[in-house]
Order: sequence, then C-alpha cells, then structure tokens
Amino acid sequence: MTTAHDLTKNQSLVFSALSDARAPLSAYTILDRLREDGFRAPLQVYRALEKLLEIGLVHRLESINAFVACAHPQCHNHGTMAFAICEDCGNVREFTDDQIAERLADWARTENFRPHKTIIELRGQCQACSIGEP
Amino acid sequence: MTTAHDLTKNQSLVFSALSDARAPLSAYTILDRLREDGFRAPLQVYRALEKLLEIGLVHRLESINAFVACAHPQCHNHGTMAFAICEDCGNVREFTDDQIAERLADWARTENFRPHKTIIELRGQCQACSIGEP
DNA sequence: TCGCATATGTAATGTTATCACGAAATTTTA
DNA sequence: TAAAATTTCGTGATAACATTACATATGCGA
Ligand SMILES: [Zn+2]
Ligand SMILES: [Zn+2]
Ligand SMILES: [Zn+2]
Ligand SMILES: [Zn+2]
Repeated sequence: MTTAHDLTKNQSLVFSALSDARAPLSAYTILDRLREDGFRAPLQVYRALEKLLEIGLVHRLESINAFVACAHPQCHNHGTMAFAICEDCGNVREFTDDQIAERLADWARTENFRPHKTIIELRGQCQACSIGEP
Repeated sequence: MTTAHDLTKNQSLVFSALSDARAPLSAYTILDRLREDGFRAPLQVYRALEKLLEIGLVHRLESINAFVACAHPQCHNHGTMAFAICEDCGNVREFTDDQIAERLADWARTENFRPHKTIIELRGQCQACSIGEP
C-alpha cells in the first residue's frame, strides 16, 4: 500500500499503454495494443479508463476522443487543466493557469452555474512541427 | 445581399433546426427532425454543419458531440468562445472572456504553440436546475 | 455550350461508446 | 472460516457518432 491506489491488472495494462505512448490513444487503439495481453472487447478498455479517469491518472481529450496519461501524476491536486494538442504530431502539453481557472470560477459564481468539470483544449501546431512552415 | 452569406436549402434547414431548439442537438437528432423536409442520410446534416461552422453561425460542443446555433450571430468577430453546458436541462450559455483568451495566447506565444482552435467548455448545472438541490 | 466549382443523394463503411447478462475474484462481515 | 456483499471481468450485441466513395445535379463564368 505504498501507492495511493492499487490498480487491477486491466487498469495497469491500460495505464502502461498510455504511459508508453508518445501521443494520445483512442480506446480502440489501446484495445489493439493490449490484444496480446488478453484484451478482447472495448469494454475492458473503457472500464479501466473509467477508473483511471476517476483516480486522475489519465485524462480524456474531449476534442479528439482520446486519452493521455497525466503529466503530473504525483500532484493529484489538479483542478482545471489545459491541454495543447498538436494536430500534426499528436504531442500533448498539459498545463495549468490559475488566473484562467479563477476567471472561469468567477463567471460561474456570478451566473450561479455549478461546474462539475472544465475543459480547456488548444488545437494547433507545436513548435517542432511549425519549423519549416512559414 | 443583406445577410453576409446565402445559405443553401439544406444549410438553412439545419440552421433553423438548431435555432428552434432549446438545447444542443446531435447530428442524428437534426437528421430525425428534418426527415419531413426530405433529409435521408447523415451526410446531408454533416455537410450543412460543416459550412455553418465555417461561417460561424453554429458551434460544435466537443464534450457532448452536439451543435448549437451561435448566440451572437451578428458579431462574427468572436475569437475564443466559452460554453457553459447544463448537464441536467441541456441549456447552453455562450460567453467570452478577453483575459482568458489573452492568457491562453500568452501561453501559446511563450511555448511557440500555434493554436488553430481553442475549446473552453464548462460542464455542470445551471442556476435553474440547482434550485432545490442543496 | 463547355468547363469548373459547389451542392446534393445514397449506400456502405468506419469509429466511438454503451447495454445486458452472467461468471469470477475480492472484500466485508458474521 | 463461511456466507454475503461488492467489485471486477468476459463476451456478444447494439447504439451513437462520423466519414468514404461514387454518382448526379445545379449554377456560373469563359
Ligand atoms: Zn494531469
Ligand atoms: Zn507537433
Ligand atoms: Zn458564437
Ligand atoms: Zn439546467
């Protein structure tokens, strides 16, 4: 009981697949990569993802229907995260901005909106991929 | 040539369906609502949506795979919009926040990331739906 | 009228996600 | 430890979302 959560076998396999990947993976891509490990059906992936998302070890990228391992798994403190997703190479940067989180919280407060989850995603081109393109 | 764009018949039908709706609609819901008008296949909806999104008359809500008519169709100026989506009643509020847009632009500048599109979506509970729930 | 761009109709297919059911494994409690 | 409750897992079917491919039509300038 050293780590905060013990993962089941399936959860560990899915998390490893995401950790090993250099880019976000779709649930079905994960399934394909885990067939050798005995995965047969989408639900095996989705169930593991559900738990990993709940724990906070994995994030879902809503705008591309894909999943990434959290970039800061040690500090589970994250509230609102933002993701910059390169549309060329798939690279993802995860970051926080307290001012943005505050502004959104302010808006919600004044409008009496109760946020359960906040999604911030930048789609574009990363530095590496923009080299050579004026 | 009073309006900025002339819509085709299909585009007008899809836009009307979205304008008339009190909540975001999925592409397939739009299809069902337009069957009386001769729609038969998903592509008729998706093609119209593609154009309406390009023009800026309609927005896509990435986190729920649905579409809404723009709340400010007159000022086509909008850069980054944010959406507050009620998970109970489906009501959507569209708003801007220049400070948030600036912070994101700053992050992108310093990280040499070139954003093509920015997604901000708050999922939660609107004021009306939170009355009576402590 | 020809050529081109845009819009449309339709079927088929691809991709993403969930439901329903039961069995197995694990944890809880007596 | 044995029974009960809870959680996890396996599997097939199905639902929901989106695109490809190809044929046809329509409008417009040369
Ligand atoms: Zn994270
Ligand atoms: Zn890149
Ligand atoms: Zn708008
Ligand atoms: Zn509501």
